[in-house]
Amino acid sequence: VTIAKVEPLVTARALRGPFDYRLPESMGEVAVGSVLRVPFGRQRPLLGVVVEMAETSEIPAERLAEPIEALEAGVPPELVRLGLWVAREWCSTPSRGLSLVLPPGMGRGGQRTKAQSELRAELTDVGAEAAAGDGSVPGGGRRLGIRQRAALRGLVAGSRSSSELREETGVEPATLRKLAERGLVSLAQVERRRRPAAESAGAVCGPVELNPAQRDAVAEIAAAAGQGDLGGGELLLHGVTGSGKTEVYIAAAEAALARGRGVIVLVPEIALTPQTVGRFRSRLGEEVAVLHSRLGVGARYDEWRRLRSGQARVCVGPRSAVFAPVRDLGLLVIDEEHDSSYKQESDPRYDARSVARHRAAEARAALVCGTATPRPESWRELRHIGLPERVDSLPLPPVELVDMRGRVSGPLHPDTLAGLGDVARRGGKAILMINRRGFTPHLACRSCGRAFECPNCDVSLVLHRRSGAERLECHHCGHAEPSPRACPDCGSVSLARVGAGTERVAAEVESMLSPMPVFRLDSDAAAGSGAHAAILGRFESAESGVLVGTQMVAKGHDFPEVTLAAVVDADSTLRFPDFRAEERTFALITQLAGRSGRGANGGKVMVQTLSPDAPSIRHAAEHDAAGFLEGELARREALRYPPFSHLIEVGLSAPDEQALEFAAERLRDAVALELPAGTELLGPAPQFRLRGRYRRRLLLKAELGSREAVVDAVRSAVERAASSRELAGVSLSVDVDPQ
DNA sequence: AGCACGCCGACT
DNA sequence: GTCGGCGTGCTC
Repeated sequence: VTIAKVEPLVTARALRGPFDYRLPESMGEVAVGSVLRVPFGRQRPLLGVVVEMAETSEIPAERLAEPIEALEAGVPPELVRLGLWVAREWCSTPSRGLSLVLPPGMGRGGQRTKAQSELRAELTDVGAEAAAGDGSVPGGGRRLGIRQRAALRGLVAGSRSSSELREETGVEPATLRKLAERGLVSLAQVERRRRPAAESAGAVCGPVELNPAQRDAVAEIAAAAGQGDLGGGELLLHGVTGSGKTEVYIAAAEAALARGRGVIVLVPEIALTPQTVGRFRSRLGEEVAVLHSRLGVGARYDEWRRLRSGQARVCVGPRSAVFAPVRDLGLLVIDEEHDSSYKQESDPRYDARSVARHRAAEARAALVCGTATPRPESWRELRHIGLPERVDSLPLPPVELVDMRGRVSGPLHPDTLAGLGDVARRGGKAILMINRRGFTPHLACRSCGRAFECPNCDVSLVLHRRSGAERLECHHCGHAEPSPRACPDCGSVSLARVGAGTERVAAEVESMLSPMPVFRLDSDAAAGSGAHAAILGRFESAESGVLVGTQMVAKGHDFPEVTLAAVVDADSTLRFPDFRAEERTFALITQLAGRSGRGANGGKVMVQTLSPDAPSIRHAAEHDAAGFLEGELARREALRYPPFSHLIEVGLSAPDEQALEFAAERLRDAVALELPAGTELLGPAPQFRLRGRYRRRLLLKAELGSREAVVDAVRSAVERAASSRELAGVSLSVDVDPQ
């Protein structure tokens, strides 16, 4: 085999690979998945991934170039296939798909992370004897010097790296080499592992006795995993909050490891779920590798290599961990499968849940999707197993709907205030969720009605109070300006602060319940590493208090003293113009409800809403996921929405509106040419301007059987448009089954 | 995407 | 006469 077919790592859509390279004998082992530095045209050399090996090439031999070098780490062949599959499935480019499966720290041009090695020393048998002695050397020779003796003593407790030994005893590597010459220590150049910082403390826990429902679930998963030739099994683990899903995952992971197979556990953003990670770590130990963006590149690279080499066989991480190089995958868990963070919102707009299904099927691994609030898609397509009760056998808290119709002032209803007052009087804790950051979402002039908008995006600026000063901020592009004292149009100083966000609710609650402490948790307050955990920690250790925040407050923690959880504005998600609004509202209320009443004092939930009859709110109040899902599926079927159809969205954006409009219409026409019958094509519809870029969207609604044909039509239209220069300056991305 | 080649207007 | 505008084509 002398030809490597290489996909160069470039962002361009117009580039049509793969490209053939001749492998010189001197190059060493190159195989599918190898990462090569290759000359490419007149540009400076690029990195590329070998996607195929061949004996011959269509290109005449004299035109073939040779790679410059092969990098230290390559990708397993099945991940090359997975990356290319993602690229096709979401109409991206091979290069962008392959980037997903590369070792961390390998960008396009050059920067690449490498393994680090260190000198490790260990006592030999003779050395151990010498260390115990008085300075003479068994078998004769010169007496040991003072530094040599210090070195031997430092190694009595076990092997040390040369830098550790220098720190502990002040001994230099030269001394070690001398000792090695004399046969008293053995030296080896070993790969040094950069370790991820220890995950949240307090998560350490021993093995737990499973209840019967959990044991059944583990058995079902094992049976699914045993289906081998049937392609592994796919299961939905529907467990109410607190029902012990994590213990089921851990037991299933142990079973997979016992069969000699690897495990991937996907979790929503790591920052929000440190406990889950900590529990896997403390129970499965060194077998667990953690991959996430908060890790330094060095540590991430080393964790990746531990998986690649088989030293670690379990990977816990966010959506990108679905591409982890776990060997012989036997179990793939998606925790909180309803969570929106599984969807990537930039170019290969992949859905880690779909990728997981594909990967599990290819690897003949069992797939387990766990959640308290299944998505309608999963409910319909996967076999369910249930964990209907909390491990502590406490009932789910009652949910009280607070009708906000007819109310005009203030974000909090008197009933909610009374509930908070109760908590304050009894010295308990409460959680308030308001799905909006900032003080107020709008600022408007009372005399002329002027609104304050972002100069780069078509959105209203949000009023913030940062350390006393008021500022207007854009939540999309980061634009910020001081809050005006007067209207720049009419000069009026009467500016209305419209609506309420976390800052305002926190301020009101604080003044109302003083001296009860109020903690605010949103992405502003939680900015910076560890700040999120620090806020939760303060709330936890406080005698009593109120936690006010965005949806973050509904996730990944467990405070037994909380007796009231309230949703300030359930309609804010419900009114969202999207067919998933009901599903999201149901999930949010249910998740929040899971935070209340986890202790001996019981608890309740209050939901402020203008639409107490909406199915999502009604069913959430009754803790009735099955009822909600049946109704929601019926509605989706009637409207021909997923999972009874497929949506494909093509987004275009450009700084120049004319060029964008032209490109969008040409693309629409090109797509329309090849569509199967029964496909609806809508748009191009304008969307709000973002970061100075105008945007258009095409939407396709495909019948269930014609998804592939429609994706093919879109892909070929996009590829043709990209290779002609019609799309210059216009960037586009395709979203299949958007969330 | 880069990067160079190539063919036309305004400068020393 | 040359410097440089960006249209066009190519990358194994």
